[in-house]
Amino acid sequence: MGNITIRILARELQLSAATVSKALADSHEISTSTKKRVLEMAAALNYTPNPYASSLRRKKSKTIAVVLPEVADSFFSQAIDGIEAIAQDKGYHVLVCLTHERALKEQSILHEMLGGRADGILISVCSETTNPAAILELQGKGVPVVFFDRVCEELNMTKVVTDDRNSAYKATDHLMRCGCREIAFLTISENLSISHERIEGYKHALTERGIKFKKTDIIPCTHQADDNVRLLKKILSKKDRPDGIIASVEKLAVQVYQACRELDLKIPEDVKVIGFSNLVTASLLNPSLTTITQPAFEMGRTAATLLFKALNSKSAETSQNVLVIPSELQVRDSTG
Amino acid sequence: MGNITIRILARELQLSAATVSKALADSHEISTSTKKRVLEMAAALNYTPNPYASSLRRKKSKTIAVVLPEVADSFFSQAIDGIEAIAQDKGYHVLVCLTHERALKEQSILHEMLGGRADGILISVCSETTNPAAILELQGKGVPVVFFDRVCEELNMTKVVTDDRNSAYKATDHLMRCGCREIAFLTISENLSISHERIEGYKHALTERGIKFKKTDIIPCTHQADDNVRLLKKILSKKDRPDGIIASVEKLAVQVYQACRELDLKIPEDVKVIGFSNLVTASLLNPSLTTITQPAFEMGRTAATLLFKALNSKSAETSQNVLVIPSELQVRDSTG
DNA sequence: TTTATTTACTTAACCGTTTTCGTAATCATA
DNA sequence: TATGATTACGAAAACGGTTAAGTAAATAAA
Repeated sequence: MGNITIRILARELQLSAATVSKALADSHEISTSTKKRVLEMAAALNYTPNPYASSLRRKKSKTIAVVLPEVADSFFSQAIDGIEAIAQDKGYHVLVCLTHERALKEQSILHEMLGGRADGILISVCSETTNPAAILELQGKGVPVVFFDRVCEELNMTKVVTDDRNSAYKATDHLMRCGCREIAFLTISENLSISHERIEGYKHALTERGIKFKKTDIIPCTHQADDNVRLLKKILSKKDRPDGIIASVEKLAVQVYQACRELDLKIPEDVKVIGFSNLVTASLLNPSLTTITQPAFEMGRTAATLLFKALNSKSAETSQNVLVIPSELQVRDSTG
Repeated sequence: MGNITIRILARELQLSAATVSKALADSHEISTSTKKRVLEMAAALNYTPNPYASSLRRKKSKTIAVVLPEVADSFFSQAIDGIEAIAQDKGYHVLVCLTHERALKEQSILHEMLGGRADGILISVCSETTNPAAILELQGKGVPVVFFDRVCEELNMTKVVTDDRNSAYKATDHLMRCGCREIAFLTISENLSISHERIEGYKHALTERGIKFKKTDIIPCTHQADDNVRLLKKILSKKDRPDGIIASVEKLAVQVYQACRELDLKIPEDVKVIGFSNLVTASLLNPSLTTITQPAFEMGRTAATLLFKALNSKSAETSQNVLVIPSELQVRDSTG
């Protein structure tokens, strides 16, 4: 059975499609009595407008795309919840596009977006180097793009971030106050904005206390959990092993715990650990994990709000807006 | 600047739009030399087809919708990763629609889908009673629907579930082997398929050992974490408090830990805990949490695969397929 | 050589909504 | 009463890609 279209609805009502369309849009051109008739018939026939016909004609899709590495991560999943809350409120749909940390995949997703599939883009870039060309082109075509968390530093565009540098500073400072002198910094990528910022904060805290920064204390990790655990075990087995560890992303903190467990190292006695993390279980871990907790939900909400602001102002709004929402240091037992 | 369309591309190449369209689709009607010219020009002009024009004409959107309660939950986020992996492989997009456990929201999302926004639907129903009418109507209009995890029991449609009943049986049996005699079962909703199944398994294990099932041992919880913690503290403060707890969803297990911590109750000495959970941190909790671990990623993959199978077979495929992927009992310290 | 077939395109209709531009009819104004 | 506004609707042209049907030229078959 063919779906019921606006014309079928119109024929049933002895009206033109134009009138029905306007009635459904509550146009002032249509009499209240006709509007009522139309609404009733639409409900009776269970009419649902074809969104693609509408999108084609109006040149807007009522859809935003969220481009990010993965969803199975507390930060990202909470951010999506925040984004979706705003989008739903505005009557928009959310297309979730995962890059799996692959630059190539990110490229192709962004390129596709040129076709107008989404009216606006929220993006947290992948850990392989992101080519800004596609993003600039989108912006050029009038598709607003808002970054959240992992941004393109070289682009002057709207961004929602947390105070990464200061947070890392606070984390490092906290570890030093707890007596650490050899602090390893775990990272998943050297060319990620959040890595740069966090490493800067880390360096700053070190030098401020007269400890000189050693490049070898920055430990580049992978996206393979078992590889990381192996690497961490190797590092933690050396006799000049670190007495403090900063995990710059959630998964790495978990992997430090696993490595310590396998080596029978005691946290915080043997090594103190702090993680950038939004784990709801942080306080329930053994030992409870000291965290830099990011305002994930709020960052999602804010990024979405800024995107809708850009969508509503005609111009492709290159308003250089960097919004910083602070993270929180939550001291727990893993830093003794 | 207007976007470049297939007609602009055609004009540039001195061809008709039809030829360009066919060339891009690698049609046999077009000579290889022309195809090459078209591809080159398309790349040069950075042409991206308008997906909505295509969807309108072809009556398919290359999009699937995932309808679920939330994403900030290990099970759901891992399932989405599985779904997305398959969808990306098939060149499909994933629309994530959150019901926030509200039946009304679920209804309106499903109703919208009648317009053809998605070619197929994957759904894990919300904890308020789901009205199957909308789902049946979708199926009736030829939009395949596949359930995963939380299904509509009364509908004979394709479903991907885990062995909920047997898992709950194993969990209960395990607690009893550990000496528990008063086992509380925490649930978020009485009218959810997974609740029914899990409660059945729980009952079965009890009666098998000659312990009679008490309705008061089924504890209905809410979606408000603080309410639940308060309730749990009340229950755990009674002198005839349970000596074993089964948390039928992930969040509840975390809340049991919180309540015990606030009451200074020792797990597993004072109360043993087992949770249906996909937390990566389960083994790192204090104490490590015994879990029924669901194959979330695999369930997502499987559900998506079945959906695509239905999409490819013309008929609206009401193949009554119930696929059961077993969960795993992982014994850890919380059941001592 | 004539006819049939294949090749490589083009024309035009179509998908379902929206929107511009009319146009009758009604009402108010001078 | 003639003129201008207003109200309530309709006709038709978009939007951009796809596809059925058609066609001229080249090739094959009779």
